[in-house]
Amino acid sequence: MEIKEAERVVIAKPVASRPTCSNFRSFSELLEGSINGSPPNVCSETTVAAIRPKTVRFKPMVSRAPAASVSSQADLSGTALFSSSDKVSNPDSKPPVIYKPQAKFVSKTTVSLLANMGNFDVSHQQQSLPLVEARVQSIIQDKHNFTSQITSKFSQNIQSHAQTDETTEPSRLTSQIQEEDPKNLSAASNGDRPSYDGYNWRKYGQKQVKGSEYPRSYYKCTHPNCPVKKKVERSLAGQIAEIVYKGEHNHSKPQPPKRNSSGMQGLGIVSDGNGQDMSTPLWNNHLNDRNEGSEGRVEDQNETGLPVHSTYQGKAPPSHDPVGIGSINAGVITSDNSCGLSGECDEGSKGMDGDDDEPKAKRRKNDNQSNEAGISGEGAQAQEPCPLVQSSNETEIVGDGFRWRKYGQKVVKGNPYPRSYYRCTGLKCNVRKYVERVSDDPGAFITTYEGKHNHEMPVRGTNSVSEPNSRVPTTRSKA
DNA sequence: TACCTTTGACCGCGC
DNA sequence: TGCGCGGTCAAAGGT
Repeated sequence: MEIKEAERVVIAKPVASRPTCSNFRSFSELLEGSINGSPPNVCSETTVAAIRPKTVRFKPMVSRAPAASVSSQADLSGTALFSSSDKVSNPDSKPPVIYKPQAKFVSKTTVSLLANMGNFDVSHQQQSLPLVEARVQSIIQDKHNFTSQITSKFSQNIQSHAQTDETTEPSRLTSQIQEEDPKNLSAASNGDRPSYDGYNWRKYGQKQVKGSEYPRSYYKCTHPNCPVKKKVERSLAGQIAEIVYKGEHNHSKPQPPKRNSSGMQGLGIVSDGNGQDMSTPLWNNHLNDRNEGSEGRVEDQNETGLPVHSTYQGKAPPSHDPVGIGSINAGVITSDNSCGLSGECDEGSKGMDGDDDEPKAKRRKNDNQSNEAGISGEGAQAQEPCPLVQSSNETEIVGDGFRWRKYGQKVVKGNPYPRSYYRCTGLKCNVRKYVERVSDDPGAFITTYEGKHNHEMPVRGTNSVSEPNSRVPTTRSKA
């Protein structure tokens, strides 16, 4: 059981420390073996990131790559990362940020799945990242075929876990974050990119922010008259380092076509960080969208497992959003969500896959519609206040390379499925995560990580595996 | 052909 | 008052 769970869960492995360049490298190195291309640039280019040739536009690939690489590097170097970590550590100063550890290691099965999905790569890279959510979900999209089977398995496993367990807060963030990632979401049919959050976003700018290693992308909600904006910082891998929402949606989430839901589910969304599968329609949908175009991104994000911090400024999380709303509205919320939810992931993934993926985003149109299902992600949000039920069964799982002990579960508002809470068994390690099922699909789980590991991944059993390669390079398919 | 992404440049705010 | 930075605009390019 444990192993299975681990595998399932693993998707994202939390990293003990923020990746500095050095860390990152190590990580990358680790990954290299497994991962094909994701991590290449990392540290060396950190400087590059800072420097952008203004006059000359690089071809998308190039320009992006640099940015991505840079950003990633930067991330590694630490500014962004630190900031994120700091945020986490210092909620006071900033809105609470949740970091999700990325799963570095995954069971073979998961790996295979993920590989299909493509997300995992990121996780690997992300090692450094403190918190990572597995947004595998997005990944799933791509992988329908493989994943469907696998996911089903995972999902089952996960479900068992998830059902048993449940957690609260972090999930919100994660869910939200996931939503944000456009990548994951895949573009909405509209052309707008739907993000996991269920809204469509249009990127209107990108900029290298001082002090941030990652390039910051600016998105606007495409809904007419909707003032909501979000800023997304992605790490090298394309993982979302931080997401900040501004404003409040004055509309309900656009509903994506559901067709995917089934399909998505079938895909068996990969778990968030944990590798849990997210089958939720939303995710799926998004994923689908992305799959076509930006799958890579999502995957990346997930894979990278970079910690994502999502913060809401104001009420960004529209009341509509089940997910974000509750927590988010309160003020600024930072969530670690991995790509899964937010479109960000997409972006993040961009970095990873690069470049290729992004363009694809456009393509998404076709597929995207399915997104809404993704809502599940939203559902993830609900974290409320169900009393946490401590599970007598403490279960250790290693899926993400770390050992986790289940300490409780509860049903979060907005989500009929119970959320399972885990603590890292590492000595003095405060990292926690919770896994919750997002949709009817047993395979659809969202894993949210909180905190940073203060230790290396203790175990890499069979479970641990991170093959970057696993990520399936999304082939761009033009329509 | 249309739409979207990218990115340099501009504007406004804060220090 | 000036400088720096963040955020936004909008043209160019690509798909």
